[in-house]
Amino acid sequence: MQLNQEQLTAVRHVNGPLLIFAGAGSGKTRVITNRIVHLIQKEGISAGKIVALTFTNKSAKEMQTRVKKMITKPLLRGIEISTFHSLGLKILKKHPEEIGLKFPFVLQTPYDQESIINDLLKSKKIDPQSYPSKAILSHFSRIKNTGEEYIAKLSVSPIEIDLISLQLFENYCHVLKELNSVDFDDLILLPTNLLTNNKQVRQYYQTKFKYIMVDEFQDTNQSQYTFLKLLMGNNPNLCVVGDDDQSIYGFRGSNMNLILNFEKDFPGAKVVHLLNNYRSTSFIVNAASSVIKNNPGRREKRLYSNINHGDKVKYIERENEKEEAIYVVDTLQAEMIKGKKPGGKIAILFRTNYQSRSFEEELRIRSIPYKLVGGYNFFDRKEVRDIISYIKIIANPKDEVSLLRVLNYPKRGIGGTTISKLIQKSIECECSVMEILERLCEKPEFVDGIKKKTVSAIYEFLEIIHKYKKEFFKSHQMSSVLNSFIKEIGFEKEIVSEESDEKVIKARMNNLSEVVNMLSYFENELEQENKPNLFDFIIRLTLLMEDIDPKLEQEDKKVQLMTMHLSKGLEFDIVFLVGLEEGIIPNSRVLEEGSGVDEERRLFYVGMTRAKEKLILTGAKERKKYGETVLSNPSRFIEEISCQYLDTYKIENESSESSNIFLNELEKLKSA
DNA sequence: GTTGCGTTTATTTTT
DNA sequence: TAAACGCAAC
Repeated sequence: MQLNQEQLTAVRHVNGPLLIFAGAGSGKTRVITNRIVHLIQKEGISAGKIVALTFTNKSAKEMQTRVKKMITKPLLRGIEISTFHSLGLKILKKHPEEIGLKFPFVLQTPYDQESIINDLLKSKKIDPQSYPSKAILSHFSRIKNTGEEYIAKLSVSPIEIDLISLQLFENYCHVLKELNSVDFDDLILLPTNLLTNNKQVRQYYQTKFKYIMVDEFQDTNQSQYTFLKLLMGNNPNLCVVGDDDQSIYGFRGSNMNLILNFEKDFPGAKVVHLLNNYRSTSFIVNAASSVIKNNPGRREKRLYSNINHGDKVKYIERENEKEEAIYVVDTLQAEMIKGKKPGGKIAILFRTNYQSRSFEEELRIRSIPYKLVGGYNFFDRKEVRDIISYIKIIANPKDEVSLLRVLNYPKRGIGGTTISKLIQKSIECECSVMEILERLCEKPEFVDGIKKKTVSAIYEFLEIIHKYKKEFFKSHQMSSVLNSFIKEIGFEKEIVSEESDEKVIKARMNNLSEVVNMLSYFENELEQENKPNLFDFIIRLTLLMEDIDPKLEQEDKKVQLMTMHLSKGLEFDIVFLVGLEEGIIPNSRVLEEGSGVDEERRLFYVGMTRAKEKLILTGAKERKKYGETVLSNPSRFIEEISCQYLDTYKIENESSESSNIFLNELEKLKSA
């Protein structure tokens, strides 16, 4: 496929700021990758001067593979195609001392963050009921993502929880530093501070990167923007690609105004509009446009499609969520059998994760393979977090959170009373719990009131940690060391005692092997370049934990289930948008905020524009909530769809027609 | 220290 | 509805 006129203009633009408004399905990634190739091949710019930033590891990887297909490897030497966070990490790794870190520092997961907060709450005797750690954490995140502005706002209208957060914030930062660790937001914030305060480092990066590109620019938050500007310095070759209509991460601090005000911020910026949608039928594009045009303050764009109009968008209403699921699965099953659609080209998209359940059940009843993307991922499983905790302790004995997690898992008789004594002692002595354990083994009377039996349990625990620490550093095959560690520490016995179902035991043990596989994959990948080590593996794991399943590409037979948020950037032949009711989308909790509806409308728009051929919208008249049946009304967004592109099937006016067509079809196929 | 039972509470989206 | 939590008995 050739590039169109606008795409070519964007690709060929070399110097000076460039703003690309890229509507849904308009070939945005193609433009970026082609522009990279153009800069290198036609303009002779060295790849080492180019940096392309994305928000997810997945899209970074996608961009890398696409560029690699177009250009030979030597020409790509030194190019930086990564996420904001990975680039931040790279910078931190290069200059740890400048910001008060020692080299192998630790990246805290959200789980770790939460337990740090909980510990703080406990030590300050603050009731965790009225100040949930999650809420506090999201405030911390906002502080780090927006900088002083937030604190200034606070002093004007302080809410109670904000004050508590602010008090705890300093403590929290202190704990992170104690543990020689950083959190996710620090990966942007600390490099930004470094570049601001250190002229030498700043000049280094400003000379290194001359051509900067940012994908999904509408998702950028203030701190990322500051970071970008520091990387650029006076060099104006910044190219940003985005679509204000697809800005759906406001709750995470992303600021749509950054793209809307780009021209003001960079006077003389070249602006390109990509409006030709190559993905969806014209009915789908027009239906989506008729919804999004209701948003105030957006940049007016007329997206169009030259693809045949195809079927109208359907809206189907059912009695309850069970009936809704039956309809959806009936229909998609018919498409799979009759239309020979592979499951991977069909998606069910919902607003909130818990909505997946009714669909999963219905799919499972009929043994249709499906893939639930995101939600509860691999790293949320207990055994996986346990083994990772062990790896972390071995790498970093100061990692309190991980240590306490597994000190008595598998159970070895070190209970709550002992643990609180140990923590108490570590606070008294101002040293880590691990040190207390060490000293306790040398001198059992070091901590009073601990039984002999407990001490010997701790001794055995330490022995095994020491032994494997040595092995990991000595060995050239860490994965096999990890394997014997899993055997020796007694995971299997513990899991067997917890589960009665043979299959579940196997599955959980398999998850552990999966971590071993990851380590072995990691070792093989790195072997030629650097000697692999545990620290880098942990950082890799932590980054991976925050990403959706990287194996997604291989799941081409499975029906895809995910939230509308996660669907951004993807496309499917057939899309079901489900649970379209007031209160779900727009979400009732969001409605209380001022501009909440607009973001919900954009989310709905993102969902609609994922569909290439068929778009089916469904809703239920009542559904169970907390085990109680609640009535609901159709989402206001349904009405906003221009009726020339929409067919509505409400329960009253269709009783036999549409559902029976599919059912009959199914019966025929089954008997045949 | 562990187990088991009854009570409570949660569902917005995630790099 | 189902998981998570807290308390009391073993």
